[in-house]
Amino acid sequence: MQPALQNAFQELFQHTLEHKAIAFQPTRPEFEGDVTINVFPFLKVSGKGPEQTATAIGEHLQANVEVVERFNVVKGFLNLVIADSYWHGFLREAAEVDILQFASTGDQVMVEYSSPNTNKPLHLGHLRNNFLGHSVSRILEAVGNEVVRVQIINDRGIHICKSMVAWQQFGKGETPESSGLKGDKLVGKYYVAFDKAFKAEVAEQIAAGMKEEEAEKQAPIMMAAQAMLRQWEANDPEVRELWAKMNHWVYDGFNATYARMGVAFDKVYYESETYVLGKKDVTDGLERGVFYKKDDGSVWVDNTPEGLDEKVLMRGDGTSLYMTQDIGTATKRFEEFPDLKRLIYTVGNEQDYHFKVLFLILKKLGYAWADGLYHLSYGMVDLPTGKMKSREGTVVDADELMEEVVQEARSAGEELSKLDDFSEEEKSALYEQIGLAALKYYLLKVDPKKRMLFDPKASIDLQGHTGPFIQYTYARIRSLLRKAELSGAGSQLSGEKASAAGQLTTDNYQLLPEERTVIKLLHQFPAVLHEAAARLDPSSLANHAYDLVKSYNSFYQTVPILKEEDAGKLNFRLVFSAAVASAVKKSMWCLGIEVPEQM
RNA sequence: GGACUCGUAGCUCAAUUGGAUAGAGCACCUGACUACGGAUCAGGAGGUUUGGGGUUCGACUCCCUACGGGUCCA
Repeated sequence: MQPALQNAFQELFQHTLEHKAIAFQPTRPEFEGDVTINVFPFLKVSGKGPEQTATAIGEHLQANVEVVERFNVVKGFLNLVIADSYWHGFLREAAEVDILQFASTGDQVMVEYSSPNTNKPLHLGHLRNNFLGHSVSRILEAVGNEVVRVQIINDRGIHICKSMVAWQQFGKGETPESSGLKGDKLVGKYYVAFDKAFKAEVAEQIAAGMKEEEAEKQAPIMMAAQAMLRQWEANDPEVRELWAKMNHWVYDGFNATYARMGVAFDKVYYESETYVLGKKDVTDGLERGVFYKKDDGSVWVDNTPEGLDEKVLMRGDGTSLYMTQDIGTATKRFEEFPDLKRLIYTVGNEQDYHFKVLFLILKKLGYAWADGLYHLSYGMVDLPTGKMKSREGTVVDADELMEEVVQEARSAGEELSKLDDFSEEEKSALYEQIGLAALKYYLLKVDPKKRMLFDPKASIDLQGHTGPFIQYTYARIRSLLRKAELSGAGSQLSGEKASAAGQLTTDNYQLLPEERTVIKLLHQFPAVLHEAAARLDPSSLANHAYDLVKSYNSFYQTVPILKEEDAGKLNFRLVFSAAVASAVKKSMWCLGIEVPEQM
């Protein structure tokens, strides 16, 4: 089609049309046609008015391109009608291959996501992060990349020392086993306990006449935490042992949460191992004059030529900062994975500036791979009451939220009671699938870059623009196909593929408008997936899947399938339905959402 | 003080990245042969795209400005 259009321009206007100048768009439903070309941009080339230009191109295409059946012109818009035979060919292909799986690019890509601190359990913000990172990984795989999933856990520093001190002072040896609490919840509990004790101490000192700032500095429990951090850095065996023990409680807790979320990692980095990295890069950069030293011995980079600020990379006493360790971690990763084409950081947009600076520094250090770095920046999740604030106790816990959505799916499912032939285990597994689909879809359907509002009621909704709505359509198609095989209506289906999809038995079937709408959306799917991969944006895929099932449901409601008596039509609709089902399944896979055979 | 970012129906989000009369869901109203699975479908109502200016054949989209949210760097 593109070359044909280029030919048309050559012959009609003696003009070589550039590839990127070509923009096909789907025809709006209120006009006749499948594909539309907007000719306004070409008026200078044609030297004619919009209607004449569009008509000339239309006539040329109709005469020279077989699948262009006819056309119409509305203002500057050329609407082309594509022949049924083209759609048959597409459907035939879709029945045979997975239209959402592409040949390997040979590229290896690393995706970092999650990356929590170990002093608190995972919350709603982590859910958006994890679902996003996981989905982007899947999308990149679907378009042919090899993906390495990693996270870096912030396991050291003052925050975990606070939990440790509080546990020593108030814990009485409590463990996850003794209390029945999840490890991450237990450690989080002592982090809160620390804060409470600290505030009490400060308040006491203020009451005794001390200034607030002074009181905070001298609070005994704070000093204990700082002392513990120094001991940790000095490798004190007892402190290290306690640290390792409590962190492992946390990891057990995190792993349970990840398992329910359905995410996983190929490699885990720990800051306790990476925080010393990066100093060599900084000293190298200093020697090469990329960085400079101030009188107090601190090392800086000057990014003012690039419109940014000056930034400290190492303190005067030689201790490093976040930036230093991020430089080191990046270089380490490219050493470990020398074939890596890209490294994608899934991190909230409050760190936009940090990553801008980090990438610039790595480029200044001369690393060729620095061009493959990307900050997948996403907006924060707000609550109806405003921002999540741990101090005000408004943080939505990830485990509790997942439990809630699954319970909601259960009560809705039991009310409908369509699952009489399910065992209790099967039901539980299904409610798990449905609840998580609701939650994941809710968080993924929004453009990741944008900040979003989390409405608890809407997130557990099972109707409308939701994950379960899509699952329902899938389950209904699968049910239809099972029934077709049982009744013998699908007897023309044979072979392995046939059980799921079947083969088209006819090529001269005239498409109904409802079918045409669906098949066009199906046809767009591969392009949408590539777009999603290029932009690292699952939301476009999520929205398109919704459009597809919505149009399919409309078809389903108005056009008979199993009741159809004409064998050719019946066959077409079954094959067609199967193709929709498998595309939906794959796109949901790309979002990390499972689809049930029955619900 | 400097930088970045967002503002679309009552609410939550879309809009093929500058293209046709700005579309969905929720909520609200009205309908659908007892239905191949109604967790569905068809329809109604709801908009000066925060205000103002500009760029052009064309602006929710780009530029300037005001107002209002949010974030970051010291």
